[in-house]
Amino acid sequence: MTELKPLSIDFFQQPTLELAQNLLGCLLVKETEEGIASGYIVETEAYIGPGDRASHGFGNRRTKRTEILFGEAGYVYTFVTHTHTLVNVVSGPAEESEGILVRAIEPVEGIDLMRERRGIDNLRNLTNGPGKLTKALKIKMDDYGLPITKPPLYITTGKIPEAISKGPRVGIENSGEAKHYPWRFWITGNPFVSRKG
DNA sequence: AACCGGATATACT
DNA sequence: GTATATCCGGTTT
Repeated sequence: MTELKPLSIDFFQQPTLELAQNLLGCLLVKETEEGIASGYIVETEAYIGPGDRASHGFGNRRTKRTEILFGEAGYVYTFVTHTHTLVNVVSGPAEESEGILVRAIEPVEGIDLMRERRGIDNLRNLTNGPGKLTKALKIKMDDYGLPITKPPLYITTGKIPEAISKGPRVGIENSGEAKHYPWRFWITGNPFVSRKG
């Protein structure tokens, strides 16, 4: 095993659409008292505030909830929808609401812990969706606003994807034109993406 | 394919 | 205060 260090803050300062693709293959790590759980990021989506009706920061709407999106790149934006927590990485410069949703990971470390947290055995179903991976890694609203560059929640280099696919984002039916933007990226053929691509 | 759960935030009155 | 919407997932038809 090579020693893995968190990516530094400047990695997150590249343009959002590039960062969304460059995060594919990186390792997302969550440390807890129960142990470490991690996985390669295999699917992401970009949300670019001002002109993106699917983004919580659409039209530069700045609220308590979205405040972190307007901050500097490299911080964690968590929110809850229905019964699930979703995790984003803030990107773009300060004062601009841009972020990247982590939609799926490929389990690497702490797989038994993930199985326990998810209450299932099937490896393929542990982390192949944005609400699933947060439960497997125990990412919650507690993590809102943390830097993504140091424990307990951070991203390291991982493997280099062989090929990247892209397409429209998922679950944003009510977002006008924005629903067609090809801002979802995934590692081609990876079995842990949330939907086949 | 439908539907419903149940956290959080924001919009409406 | 009440109503409505949501970057979802599991269960039921």
